[in-house]
Amino acid sequence: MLDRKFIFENIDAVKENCANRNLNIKLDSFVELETSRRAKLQESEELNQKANAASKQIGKASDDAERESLKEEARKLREQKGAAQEEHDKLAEQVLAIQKLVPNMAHPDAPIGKDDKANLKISDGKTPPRKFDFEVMDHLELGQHHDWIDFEGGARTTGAGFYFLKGELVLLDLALQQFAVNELVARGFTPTMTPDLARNSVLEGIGFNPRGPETQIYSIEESDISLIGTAEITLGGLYSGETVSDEELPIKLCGISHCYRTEAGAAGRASRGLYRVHQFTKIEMFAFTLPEESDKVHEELRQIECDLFDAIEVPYRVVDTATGDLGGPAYRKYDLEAWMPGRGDAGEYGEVTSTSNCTDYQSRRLNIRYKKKDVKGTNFVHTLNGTAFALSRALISILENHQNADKSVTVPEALRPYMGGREKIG
RNA sequence: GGAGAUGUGGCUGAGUGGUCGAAAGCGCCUGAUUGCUAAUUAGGUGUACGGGUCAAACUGUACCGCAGGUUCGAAUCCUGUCGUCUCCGCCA
Repeated sequence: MLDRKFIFENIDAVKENCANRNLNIKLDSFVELETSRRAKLQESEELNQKANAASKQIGKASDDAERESLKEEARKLREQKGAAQEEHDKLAEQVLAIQKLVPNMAHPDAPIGKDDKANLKISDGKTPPRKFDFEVMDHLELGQHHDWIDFEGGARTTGAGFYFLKGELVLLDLALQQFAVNELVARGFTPTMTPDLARNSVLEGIGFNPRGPETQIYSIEESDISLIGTAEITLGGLYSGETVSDEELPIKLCGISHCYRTEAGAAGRASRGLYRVHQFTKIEMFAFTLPEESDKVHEELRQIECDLFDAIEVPYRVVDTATGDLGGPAYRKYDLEAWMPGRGDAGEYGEVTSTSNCTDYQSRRLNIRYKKKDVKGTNFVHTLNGTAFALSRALISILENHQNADKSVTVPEALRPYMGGREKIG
């Protein structure tokens, strides 16, 4: 969330940002409520001060009569303080409710527009889309042909939208994971396997809402934990409440986890096969940085995503996400959209990765700070996340782009060392 | 899952309901001193949110895992919760 004081002092900029993001939030009442809250806080603190002073006298009182009268005075002051405090807390609650709704400010260079149509393409990958001299299959047809993907079995055992991965496709999946992890370790990331469940408070800190009709989150009954939708949740939670030294920054983690999403309300979206599923594996990048370094690290994450998809020879484009299409916590977001020749009528781009700079929006809620040596006080770190590979979609991009006329699939060279040197599957 | 113990500042570790934001030691910072690679010594050393100031000084409130409660007053008493440790059980 944004800083209360920042919103208060920059109300016009915040309003403009909400408008750019196509959000309607009642910010006028925020200013009123916050003004009264501050007044009440001061009132309550002053009364408390008087009460504290009176209480201190009681211990020093010389006789019982004096003690009793002091007690009475202190009791009255506490009562008044309690009343003021209660009013303050009510106001604070209302302020916080609005504060939580306010999205992060957007990067000044982020394209302004109300939805994804305003996203700005900024570059293409190294691999150009291929010209096929045979009729392409989509990943699901290929997968079913080779008995690599079994949605029927998934539905039978678990439910619609679940699947089994089998045979050589599993080997390809594992190769992708190992390749990505090795690349990230070489770039200074700490490989981190996280829990697949997290406390609801952590989900909320990252910006997910675990309950409610529109939630994307599976929650565990009679508990306050939920299945994670991304390792971003657990990796951010890992440092919640911590104050790190500036010398430790940047902290770069490579998360390996399963991701669970209900995909409520997603019916009807272009989502055949593995594109939109309830469970998938993801190799995730996460970074904690100094505020002045987050833009730089964001570019680095974007470059890594490009390098990975260049390495597996998949055509893609990079888009700078428009303000209206940014998630609440994101200050700026880049998506990689891979060319999926089997998608739609004649191939379509589909999102395969996403990297966001969330500045201090998440760290404020999670209370993750850094301290500079020899400087008084602490500040909030910046958090960033980016997908290395969401395995389900990475597999789609490989199957569809590297398919051959005989229905086999060529293994990208970069992955062969992780597949015993094998050049083809199927 | 059962039984018990425990949670204090960067660390170790005291703390009878009032004088405790908290002893002491270690660490760290600053100064002094001794010529020897360190010792001795004096002082300082938390965070957040306010007020104040050009900036400081100064000052208010809160914080002893977290959340409540009792009380004029809570690190100290009570309840809940989370974490840690030990023993038993079970188990990959």
